[in-house]
Amino acid sequence: MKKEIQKLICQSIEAAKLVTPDELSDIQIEISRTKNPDYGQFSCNIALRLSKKLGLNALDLAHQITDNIKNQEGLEKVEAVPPGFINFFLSEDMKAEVVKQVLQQGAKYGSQTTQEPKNIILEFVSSNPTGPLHVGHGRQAAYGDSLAKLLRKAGHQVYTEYYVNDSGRQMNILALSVLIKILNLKGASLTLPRISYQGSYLEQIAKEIQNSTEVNIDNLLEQGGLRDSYPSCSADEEIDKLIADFQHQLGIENFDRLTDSVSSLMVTSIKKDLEQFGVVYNNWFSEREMIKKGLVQKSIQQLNDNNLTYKKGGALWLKTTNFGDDKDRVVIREDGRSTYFASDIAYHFDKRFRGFDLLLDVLGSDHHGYLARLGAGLAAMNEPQESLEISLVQFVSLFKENKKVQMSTRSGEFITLSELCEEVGKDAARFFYVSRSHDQHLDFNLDLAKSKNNENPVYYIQYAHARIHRVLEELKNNGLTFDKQSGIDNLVKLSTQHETEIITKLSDYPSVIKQSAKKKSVHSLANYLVELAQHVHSYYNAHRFIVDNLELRNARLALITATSFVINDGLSILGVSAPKKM
RNA sequence: GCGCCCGUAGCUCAAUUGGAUAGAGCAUCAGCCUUCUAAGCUGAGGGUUGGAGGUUCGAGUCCUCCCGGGCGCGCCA
Repeated sequence: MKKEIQKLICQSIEAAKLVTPDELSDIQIEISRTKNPDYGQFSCNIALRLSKKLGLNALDLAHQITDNIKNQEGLEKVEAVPPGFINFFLSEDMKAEVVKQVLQQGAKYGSQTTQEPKNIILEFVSSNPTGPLHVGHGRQAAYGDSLAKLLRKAGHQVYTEYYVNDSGRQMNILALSVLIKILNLKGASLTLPRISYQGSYLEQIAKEIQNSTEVNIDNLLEQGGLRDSYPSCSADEEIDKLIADFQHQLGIENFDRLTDSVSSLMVTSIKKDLEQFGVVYNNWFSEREMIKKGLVQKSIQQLNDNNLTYKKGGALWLKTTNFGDDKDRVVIREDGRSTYFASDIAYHFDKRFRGFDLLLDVLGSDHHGYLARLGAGLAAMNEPQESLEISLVQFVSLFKENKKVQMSTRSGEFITLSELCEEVGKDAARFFYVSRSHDQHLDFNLDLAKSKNNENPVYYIQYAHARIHRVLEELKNNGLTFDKQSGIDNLVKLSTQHETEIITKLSDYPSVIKQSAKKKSVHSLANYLVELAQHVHSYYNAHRFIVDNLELRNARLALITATSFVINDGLSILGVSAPKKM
């Protein structure tokens, strides 16, 4: 419809000879939906935009344009109003057309076919497997998964991936923490070092691993002489010394096998939590395997070959400042180990190598410095910097009894995602997470979400869906059937204010998909669904659907059936179920 | 100090990227179940959009400066 109106305006401007054809093709004619029905359904601000350029009064200009718009099928009237808007009023049969479309297209209604479908790889959560996911990760999971679905609906190809950071010092610290717990289970009295991981999950892993035949721990106890601290060292030095001790005493291969086991148990558990949350990835990408394949080395070689590295202070630096970064970055440390950043370059280069044209990363807001750095890294690998896009998700603050809950992975004091799922349910949690703009801080009120009350908007939407299905059920119980064709044929009979509003709302769905995909703002869809549900409830209270008049009945049933399709589709993008009964 | 994000009703947040009268939910108040689910509906009150300038037909949205908050600024991950 928008396109047709655009065309009308275009033709009219041409007919009035206001501008030359060349100028006309440069002008972007924006058609927008109106908020207020007094202004019709669509409006155009072209007269306001052109008035200065043409030196004409905007309202006069608007009149000139409308004068040249002939009676057009589907339009009831076209109006020019101060200060210069042009408003379009759709005719009744045109309005009802959308209901027919929804019924015919079903789940495909609202799907976009973009002119340039992108082949996108979407990376999200990618939390280090050093502990269970907590409520902060939950937001990224909910946002990322919904974003993937939304972008697909908008016509893109989306491949989702979790980058498993299963290499490096953090994993060794985790292995050490678990090892100490295992030794505790076997009777040794060792305590966790100052900066090791904490939390009950360590004991669970310890229990699962303690009898593993792959890692022989018993002779460690027989050896004796185990120590768990270096009081005179800093906490950082201490833990590195302890890791070195145990690597020596256990044998490096044994220690690595332990790390492997711990890591894979952690990943399995994270995967399970996410599945429970309705989030399933196309792929899990292991950093360790990437390193084993030599991809990091290869990337560094490439950077060297491009003459973009230099040695300083024993380390190898990458000239990221050549590509807009604040400062150069280290890729190989003085001690010869490659940095996290080096892995990231290799990983993102690999994404390009696999053929994706847009690398979309969902990261916590504390990573905002990464765009410049990673983009520079890609550029240094001869890849376009613009192929990387980062969506930052702001923090979640958890509130319990009106007090902010402090959380820290290290101290082991956090509420996990799976605990949240158990307590408030997947649907409520997922909806709550995406109902706010991702670049806005989110206050998650646990008590509110926990208490099974009706304050959660997700119930409001689900209830609207369930009510519609209850009506259809009732129809059957009364021995009646819904005649879809008759409904479509009689859509013109839907002329109450409630019906007009709900129809208009349904017609917004495709552009909501398009816009929120473009802006990557999943919350717009969530808001839309609340508004749609609002209309359903008002309609439900104001009118009966199962009425004696057969034609009106079918028309109304057609409308609510179409509405339930859209609610169902929208909720599925958000990863929320649409129950038929509540 | 430098960089990024943000400040909207008592609280939590929207606002079709510059559009017309700034909207929802919760909370408060007043109504609505003999009829398809009251997890619902109808109505009321509640605002100098942190502040001050500027840009233009038009600003919550853009530019500058203040005030206030969050997060970054490692050979950590």
